[in-house]
Formats: sequence, structure tokens, C-alpha cells
Amino acid sequence: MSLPKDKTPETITVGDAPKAVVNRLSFYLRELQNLLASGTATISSSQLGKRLGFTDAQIRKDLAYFGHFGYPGVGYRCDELIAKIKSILGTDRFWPVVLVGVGNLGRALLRYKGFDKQGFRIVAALDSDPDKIGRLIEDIPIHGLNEIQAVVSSRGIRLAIIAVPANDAQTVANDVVAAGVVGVLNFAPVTLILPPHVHNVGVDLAMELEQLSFAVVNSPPKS
Amino acid sequence: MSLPKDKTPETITVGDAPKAVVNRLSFYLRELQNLLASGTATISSSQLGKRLGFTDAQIRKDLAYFGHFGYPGVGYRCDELIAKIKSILGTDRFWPVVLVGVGNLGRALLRYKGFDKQGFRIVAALDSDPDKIGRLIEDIPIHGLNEIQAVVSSRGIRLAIIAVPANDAQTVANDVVAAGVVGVLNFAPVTLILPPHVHNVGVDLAMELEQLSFAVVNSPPKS
DNA sequence: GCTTGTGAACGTTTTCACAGCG
DNA sequence: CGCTGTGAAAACGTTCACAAGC
Repeated sequence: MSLPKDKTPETITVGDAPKAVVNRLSFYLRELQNLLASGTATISSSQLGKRLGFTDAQIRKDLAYFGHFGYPGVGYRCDELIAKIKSILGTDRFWPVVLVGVGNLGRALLRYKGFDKQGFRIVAALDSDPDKIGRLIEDIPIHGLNEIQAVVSSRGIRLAIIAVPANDAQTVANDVVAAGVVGVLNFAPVTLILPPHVHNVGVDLAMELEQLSFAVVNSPPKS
Repeated sequence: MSLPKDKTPETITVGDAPKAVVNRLSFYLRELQNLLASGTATISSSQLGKRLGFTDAQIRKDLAYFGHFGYPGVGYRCDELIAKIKSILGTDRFWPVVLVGVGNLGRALLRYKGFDKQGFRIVAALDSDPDKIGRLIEDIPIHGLNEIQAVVSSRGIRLAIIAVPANDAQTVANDVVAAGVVGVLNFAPVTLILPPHVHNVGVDLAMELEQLSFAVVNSPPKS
């Protein structure tokens, strides 16, 4: 990395890592977990790269942002590297999450089994529909939107998933942020405007298909 | 762009556009549709940039990959630019889509209302569970996995959404590709290995939360 | 032997800054 | 005047290639 004219080398934090690197870290973690589950103890950057479609050099560079995790001549120990990456991503701890919006998508997310393994759990759900409030889905109680503040602060929640209609998303986002949430995963097809200290990840299902559509339309003619 | 030493200028296709550019195109489209719906007829690159968190120059450069769509002194006409971007993304046509896996997530996707507006519709669903086969969800019939070939070819389907458990995803992917699908939107938390002519977009819900977790953990201490 | 970690080279993407136009 | 479109410059990310280590 570029050299630190900065007087305090300690400020060269891991947070400076390019977004693309952090994103790939999640891919490495997922594959390493699969590898470990299938009995693989160590793996080289080139083997891992082949499985994921990255170059070996890129994997090594990415990991080198955060430390020296490999063994020359051997590769990386899966269990060790998993622990390191989890620690970098912050998923070595438990993250309680609040879900806002218990529609079709919200219900599916409540029942989704993949969060727990990575350290996340939806511990509370909110909705504006009086018919839903008070019900339980997968043992998770559904609260009214007005209880946001109480739910978030009593359970130490820092992350929210927003799965409400597009028209309500910005209002809901404002509310969860006011309640203390600092990270938002937004499934509504709108760009949220949030204060700078709040992190934002958007997933727009139609947009993902659009990217496929473009790729298909612009592919080598006959291939 | 760099100049074409290439003898055949027609080969300078739009397909060469960086992925990041194409991805932003989807953001532009979404915002323009919202703007038009709220009565805005024209918008400048800097106004659009402010709403989306991009710079004005970036928006102009991105659009310039594909043509001259703006009016100096005025900006861009929303309706016109929407049509242009749709044409570039290929969403000016109708895309029938097959869904594989009618679990929690699959059912939510079947009921999701946001696809139609962008040109996509799930026209058939497949599952391996005999109890589900033959049922209708949102007027969509659920077929057995063995009917992939028939469903895909009879309906001219080129895109598939995979929402099956991680262990089944690669097998299902192989099957839909064999049936003629050339674009896969994969919700299973695994990296699929697909032939080069098949395009692949993955959405891993836990991974999205991991990216948030990293951002939160590595934020300016007190902010 | 094989594999990591890394400076240096390379290529790509973003930003700058301004000429040209309505 | 405001805004686009675009070369040129700057920033950034990736790949190369090899010294060092097991």
C-alpha cells in the first residue's frame, strides 16, 4: 500500500481496505467453510482461486491487507483462515438484527436458515399491519412500528433489514436510524438517503435480473 | 474510449462496458423511473448524482459509453433516457423467467411484485417436492424438476432463478443450463461453476450482512 | 519441489477541467 | 449562463514475477 506519511502508523486500519477486497473476503469465507466441512484442512491460493474464479495473486494480495495468514509451501489452514476472516468481518460475534416489514419477502427472511451460521439472527420483527402485530413467526414476535426504539435499544441491535414497500422505505429507514441502528440492508427498490455514519447495503431483485439481461443480450452472438 | 485500431468499428459493442458502469445504469434507470413518476421531466447529471451518491462526471461518462443522450444547458429528458437505458439493458422486451425451488424464499419471489415493472415475469416454477408439484402459487403452476427441458424450451425461457438449498444448487444449475438457460440468478450460498456462455449473478443474504458488519466494526470510532 | 508475500508494472476506472453548445 | 461530452491526469485495483521460506 502507499506509504504512510501519516505520523501514526496505527491509524492504517483495516477499514481502508478496498470494498472489492472486503467483498471477496466473504467469498473466501464461504468457500473455506464448505471446504472445511468436506474435510479439507489446508488450501493454496491457486486452488481456492480456481474454485471461485479469482487469480491466486489476487487472493494473496487481498489477505495480505490484513496480515500474514499463509504458510509458504503449504497454503492456508482452513480453520485458521476462517477464524481470521470472521474476525476481520466482525462476524466472530453475534449480531442481533431487526426486520422491518413482514410481507412476502420479510416472512421468507424470518424463516431463512442461512443467517445463523454466519453470526446473524433476526431477533425481532416490526410491521405496521395491526393484523400481524402480536403474532409469532418462527418464534419471533411481531411488534408495531412504534416500538422500534424500545426493541432496538433493549436488545442492543445495530443492524436492520428493511423489507417494506418502496414508498415506506425512506420513512422506515429514518426511524430505525433514529432508534440507533447503524447498518441497513435494504430490499426496497429505492436509494435511501442516510446520515454518513450509517452504512447501507441495497439488494434490488429486479436489478439483479437486469444485469443478467444485459449480459445475455450482449453476449458473443452464437457462442 | 481508446481508439479502434480494429478494422471493424461495428465490433466496438456496448458489451465492452465495464461491469460497474452497467450496474450503475440500473441505478440510473430506477431513479429516473421514480423521478418521472413524480412529475420530473428533465434532470441534470449533477442533480441525479446527488440523489444517488455519484459524481456528475461519472454519470455523464457512463452514459457516454452508449451514446449522446443529453442536452447541453438542459440535462437529460427522463422519459427518453429511461427508454435508452432499457434498450441498453435489454429490458425493453419481456423476459420470461423460470424459478427453481419453491421454499420460503422461492414463494416470496413468486409473489414479488417488483419484477413485472422491469420486464421480468416468473412464468413457471419447479420443485422436487411431490407435495408441491401440481399446485398453483399466484397462478403459476409448479412442475417437477424433470420437466425443466419442456418448460424452458416451450416458453422460450433464457433466465432462471435458483432458490434451492445449497447442496442442490450446482445440480439444479447444471440441469437448467442443459435445458437452454443462459442466465442464472442464484440465491444459494455457493459459488456455481457454469460454462462460459452462461451468465451468473449471485445473491447471498448472509454475505450482504457480513459487508455491513465489516463496515460497522471498522467505522470511525465515535463518529 | 511448492507456495506465500510483495514491490513494481500494468491496466482500468474515476475525477478533473474545459471546449462547445443550446 | 448552465450543462453536456470528452481528452488528459490522477487514483485505484489487478497482475506479474520473483525473493524468501517450508
